[in-house]
Amino acid sequence: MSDTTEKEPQPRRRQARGERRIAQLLQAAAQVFCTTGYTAASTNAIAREAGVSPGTLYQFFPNKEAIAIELGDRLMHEMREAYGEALAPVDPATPLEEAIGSAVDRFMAFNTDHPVFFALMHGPDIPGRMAEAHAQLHTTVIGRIEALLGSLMPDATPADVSRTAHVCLGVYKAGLELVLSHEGAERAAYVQETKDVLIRYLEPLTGRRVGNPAVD
Amino acid sequence: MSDTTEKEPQPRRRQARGERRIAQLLQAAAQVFCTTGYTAASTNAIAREAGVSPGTLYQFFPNKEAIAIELGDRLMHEMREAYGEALAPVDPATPLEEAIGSAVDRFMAFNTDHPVFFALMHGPDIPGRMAEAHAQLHTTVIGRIEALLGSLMPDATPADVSRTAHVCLGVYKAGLELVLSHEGAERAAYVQETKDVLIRYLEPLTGRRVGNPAVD
Amino acid sequence: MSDTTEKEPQPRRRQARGERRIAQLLQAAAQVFCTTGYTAASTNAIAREAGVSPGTLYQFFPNKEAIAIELGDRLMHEMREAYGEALAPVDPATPLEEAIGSAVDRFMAFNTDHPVFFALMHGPDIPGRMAEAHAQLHTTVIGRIEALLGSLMPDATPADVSRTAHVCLGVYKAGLELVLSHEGAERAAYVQETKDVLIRYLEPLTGRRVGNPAVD
Amino acid sequence: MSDTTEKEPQPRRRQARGERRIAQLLQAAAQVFCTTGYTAASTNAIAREAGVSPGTLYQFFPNKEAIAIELGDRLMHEMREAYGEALAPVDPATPLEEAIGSAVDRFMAFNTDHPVFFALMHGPDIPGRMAEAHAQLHTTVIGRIEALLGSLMPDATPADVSRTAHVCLGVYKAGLELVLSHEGAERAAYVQETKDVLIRYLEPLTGRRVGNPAVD
DNA sequence: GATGAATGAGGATTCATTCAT
DNA sequence: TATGAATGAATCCTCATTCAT
Repeated sequence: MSDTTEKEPQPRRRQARGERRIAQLLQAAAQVFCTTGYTAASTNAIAREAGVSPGTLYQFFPNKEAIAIELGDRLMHEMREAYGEALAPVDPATPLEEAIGSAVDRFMAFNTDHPVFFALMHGPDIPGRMAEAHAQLHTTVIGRIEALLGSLMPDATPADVSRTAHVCLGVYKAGLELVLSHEGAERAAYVQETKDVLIRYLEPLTGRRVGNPAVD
Repeated sequence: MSDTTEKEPQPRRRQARGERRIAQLLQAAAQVFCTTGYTAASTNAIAREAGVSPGTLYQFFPNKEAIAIELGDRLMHEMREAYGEALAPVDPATPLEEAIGSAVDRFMAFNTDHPVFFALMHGPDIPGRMAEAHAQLHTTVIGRIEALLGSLMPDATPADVSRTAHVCLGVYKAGLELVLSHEGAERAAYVQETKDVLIRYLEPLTGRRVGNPAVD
Repeated sequence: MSDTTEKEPQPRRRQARGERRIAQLLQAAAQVFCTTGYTAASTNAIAREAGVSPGTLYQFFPNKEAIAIELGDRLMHEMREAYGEALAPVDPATPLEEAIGSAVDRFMAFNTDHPVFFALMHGPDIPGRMAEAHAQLHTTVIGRIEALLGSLMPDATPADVSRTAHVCLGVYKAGLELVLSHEGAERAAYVQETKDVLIRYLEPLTGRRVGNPAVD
Repeated sequence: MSDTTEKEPQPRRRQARGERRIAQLLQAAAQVFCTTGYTAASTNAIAREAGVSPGTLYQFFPNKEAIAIELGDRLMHEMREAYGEALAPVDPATPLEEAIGSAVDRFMAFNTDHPVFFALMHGPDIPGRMAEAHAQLHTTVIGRIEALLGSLMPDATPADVSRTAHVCLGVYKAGLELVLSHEGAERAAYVQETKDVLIRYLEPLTGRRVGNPAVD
């Protein structure tokens, strides 16, 4: 269902090229961010990677941060499209193990396919000082996790839910870093470890027992 | 927060002066790394912070990375001196909860007192591409954790132990980031969460139950 | 005895070279400002003209404006040193013609020797929007003229004196522009015209008549 | 004039539209020149201000300078249309005071209504090096003033007349700058001062006396 | 050993101008 | 014509590093 050939005679023919350039630039930026990190990435390097002149880059983005923001936005969008359900509140009937396992699998798959995501989450190298792009991504993701947890921790205060969400995200990012830096069986093993950490962490919080209909 | 009134009345050996300079520079570097992050830190800024000229800095360190390496080394050394026992193999009789709790407390205390440590662990912003300083620190720390875990997982393969160590470090770093970015009660809460994550993660691996001599 | 901080009045040996460089850079800046105007002058061009690298320029000046400011300051200083009397309140006994004639001669001489002065007065091309350097110069000069006029217009309000000062400066600058763009006899003629304009303008304001002790 | 259905190889329609575009662009250019000055004005900014694309601008003007030239031309034209008489040789019977007063009033009014004029006269920031547009404007204006003065200084040499014209223009520009940078009563006061300067300057040159049916 | 000067490549960004559609 | 994309040199400025004193 691509829009390459037939009918689109209407509003902007000009922007077709522009759209393409933007995509191209974002892809190049992703590449460069992954390779050198956000802080060290230079706009000239991005332009070079995209095979265009610096001026062209600035025709579409006012600065480096804007590139990261747009990249993050698109990533979030794509994620939502592809794995929307993974972010939806979980059916309480679903065993925790399964819920987490599938969520981690999905996110890991996405992050493995889009390693920039990690580079952006990682942030601009300044601990505690998150810039726009990063902050935006972070806020969105945390929100999603909070929503998820909300259905698992019905009795917890919002502050607790938020804290738990932050811990989960932190654990996930830590796991992701390990996953991304390994391959094959070892990578799979790290995926499993990440799941285990999360499952065991959340299990008591939810008042459920894995594989046990137990109560407290 | 630099030199206020420093008057050494005694004649020092040249080494002594050099040592003082180095300490001065490292302290300045720590400050700057924390403030701006490693990537964005400039050697000129470090020299300025130390109150010396750029030339002087390069008299003691061949480049920026060397500063980070030396800083990491000293940090490790200091850590070992101060909390050596926390890194020593644990008495199997110690309950896991207690062992982890005390280790996390010690490390968190150290990292809170020396925020550079985190900045260095965080690495030069290049995911997957750890530079010297980082790699060295990392290797040392991982080694320590492996040693620790070794006594807790006597039946595991080295690969498993190593993997578990990496996961623990990752979890710890994630927790540390959260701890450092909060204060007061919230910070304490995050410390506790970090412990919980680790405890619950390691508990089944060790074949023990917290406070329970029971077995699976 | 080593060189621990002794606050003896010789804090700079190093700065000898630096001082020279600064003078060199200011001279180059003067040259470039004259040639291309302040707005169009580039710091790289100034550095090139001075025969140094851009970095060197920025070791001494934080930006282009600072160069202009320092240049203006030095110019004012030099002017005061060389022609201080021309700026001092005039002996009321001095005939207006003579007072103005000598003041214009002195200033014209100075401005002819230091054409940058004009370029700086001319300002950054944006009417009404004077930047630091310009504003500073302007304020100082206006102040001088007001002082001069004060003794010639004892009965005028400060607002009138200020207005008259602005007009005089404007006339002088206009004359200077013409003087600088001509040479030889024509230049001399323009100097004379400038004097004439000012004399005739100020004459009735002072309640005196040139060469006439006569009527009102 | 704005018809559509026509099959001429050279329809006037084009011209009409082109004229409108040009006017649009010139107006935008005027706005931008006034706001940022000629040197700092960017063609992209002009195009944006005019609501067209950069390419369109270059369809009508080969470069930035050409815009300024055309703007100057139109301004001169408009001026001539509106205040033609002010530029015409003066009836020798007219008292100088009145002649100058009315001329200054007219020009000031025009310049106040069209502040670009000043921005253009001010020139491209390069003292002594007037670019095309500026030079053209300047030459035209000087010519007018020479014509004016011709009738007032019948006995002077052309060189003298030219010199006087330049001085008058300089004085006028200086006055204009002051006028434009003030408002209300103060502005009016500066207008009067400008007149006074010119009147007193020209009075003896013309061999007439203000308010006097003078003698030659 | 210490200093401050010097370097020059590189970074982000802008802009007059041209080109393809 | 009009458009918006494209260019690339030029702008200001920074920084790791080296040099002369």
